[in-house]
Amino acid sequence: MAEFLNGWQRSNMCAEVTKSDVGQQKTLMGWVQRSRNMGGIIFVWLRDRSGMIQLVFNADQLDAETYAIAESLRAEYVLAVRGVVALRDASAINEDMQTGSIEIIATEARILNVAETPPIYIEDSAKDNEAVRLKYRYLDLRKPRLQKALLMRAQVVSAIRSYMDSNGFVEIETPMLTKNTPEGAREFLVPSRAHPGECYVLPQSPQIYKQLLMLAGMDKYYQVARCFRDEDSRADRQPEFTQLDLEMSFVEPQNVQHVVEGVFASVFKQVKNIDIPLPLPRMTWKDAMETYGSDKPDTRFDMTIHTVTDIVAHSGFSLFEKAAADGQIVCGITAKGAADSLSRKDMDALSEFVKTYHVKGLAWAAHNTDDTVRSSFAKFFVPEAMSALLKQMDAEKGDAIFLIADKRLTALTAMGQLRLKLGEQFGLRDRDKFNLLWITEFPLLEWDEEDQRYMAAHHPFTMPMNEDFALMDGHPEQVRAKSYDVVLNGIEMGSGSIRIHASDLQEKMFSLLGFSHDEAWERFGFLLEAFKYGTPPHGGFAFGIDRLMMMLTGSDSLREVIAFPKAQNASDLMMGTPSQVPQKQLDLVRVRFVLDD
RNA sequence: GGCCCGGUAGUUCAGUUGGUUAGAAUGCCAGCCUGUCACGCUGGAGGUCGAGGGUUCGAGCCCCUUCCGGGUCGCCA
Repeated sequence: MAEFLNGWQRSNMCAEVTKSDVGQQKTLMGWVQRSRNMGGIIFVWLRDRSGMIQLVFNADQLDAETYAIAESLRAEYVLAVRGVVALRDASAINEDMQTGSIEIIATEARILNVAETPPIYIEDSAKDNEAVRLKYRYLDLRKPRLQKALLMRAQVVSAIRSYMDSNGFVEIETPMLTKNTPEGAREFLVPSRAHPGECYVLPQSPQIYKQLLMLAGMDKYYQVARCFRDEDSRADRQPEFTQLDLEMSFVEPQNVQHVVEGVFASVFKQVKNIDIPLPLPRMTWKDAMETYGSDKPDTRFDMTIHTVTDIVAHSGFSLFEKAAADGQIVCGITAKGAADSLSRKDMDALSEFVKTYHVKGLAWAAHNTDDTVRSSFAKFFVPEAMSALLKQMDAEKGDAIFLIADKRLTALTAMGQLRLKLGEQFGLRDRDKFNLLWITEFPLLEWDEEDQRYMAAHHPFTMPMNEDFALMDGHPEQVRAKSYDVVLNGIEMGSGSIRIHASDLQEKMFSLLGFSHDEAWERFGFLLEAFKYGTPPHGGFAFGIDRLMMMLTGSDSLREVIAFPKAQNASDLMMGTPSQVPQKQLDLVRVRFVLDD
């Protein structure tokens, strides 16, 4: 049934045909979006990457054979058509169609291939199940929305490359077959045939290589790098993803930040024609946590967090008083004008919601516009404490307030999540607004309860802030790092830092993380040794291109901006990966699986 | 590893307290229709109710196990 081109040459993409082509002969090729047979005249929408155009097959003007071809067309048939561009009658113009004022009066047609009825609709508005979409990804990708996303992605990567190239950066590829790195994410393993019993790992980032490139004198490096992490997925996390990775020599944080800002501004200008005001705002990690309850604050709306521990310490409410006495905090937010619209049921739901984040509960009060007050805790409060609280939280008639008492970061984090949820609920998260900012001065280390040791908050190559050097021995948890994240609308776009370039300091860092001198040398001897041969001060950054695309396209999931994404459990539903491999292949790499049951 | 939501026609979904032959829309197939644009009209086909087990006279519905998809907590330097 399938035909060959036999000399037909496509003259245009479908949506490239315009009014100025009226009267011209065209040869178009594409897929049948839909056909409407009126009994004597048949309208067909032909679709390709550029868009759609209407074809007209008129029984009166065509030989029987050609008309029969038109009658036999079904959705997703691959069609080649020759015809003349014609203006539509004023009454027949389709305003919703880019090519809606013209059409192709078909003279010849050839079915290049037939298609079975597709299991999903090739329409942006289709609400197909994710599993069906992923299984038939090649059909899903025919949807204009996904095609646009991939085209925009190519544009973004192109804008990034051109910015980096013109600013003296050199694109260098680093290996995919590499070595495991300390801390960090679980890695995908690649058993070696030539080295039985040994594995490569796929990189979770080119971190060490790019630092070695600085050591090698490459000065400014970048790479559009594929990275792999064997961790559970989320809507904004895939097991493999792409980042812009960059590193620079002889720099302080502001030098790196300047470049990163330039890249973002260039991308937004070229792709969305949006001017991002530079420099981007800076916020310290401490401020972000205290004000927004997050190290990636969504600054598109206020509803900021108030710490009210002192005010409620003697409020009469024993739960708050006890928290204050135990060194915990009480913090809250005020939802302006939200009192009337939040029912008791809503409050209970919000209370359940915050418990997800490991706080015990949510105290709330709603001052309705009719002056009645509903509250989960007001009855325990002495009146003066209540008015002081409302004043501190800038709460007035019509507002609802929410309070959480718990350990400092736990309470702030839960409150931050509640803030986002309320922001979503009240439509404060404007999709057309792009708020980029820097978060700086992250803690260098975090105490890990489970392992009873310090973990690197960023990674173990991060330079401490000069003024905190002295704290490294006595109070490592108070040391701030020369690290910085870019945050966009509440999503972490990327992070970077100035790196440790001195061998002895790197060793000290490893020892703080609990590696013995011997362990550190055994695993990273090559790096510690390399640092001895004249390492320049250096630093860099990496940001996720997939997440940036998610924001640029206004998508809720990475699956909308990656051509062939994985499902939540990291499988590929189309190809059926991961999958078993023949025993012969396993034998070659000397691998045997030991499965439970 | 935990929690939440979901799985019924090709697709998206409804399905009451457990009760006759499991419905709708859309898609598909056939016929009619010469300006449609979500074309319309008439007719038709289409179901392992994710899978397995159990309770019951009787299960799409209740119970157990399990698989799959989504969201999320942990995790993700």
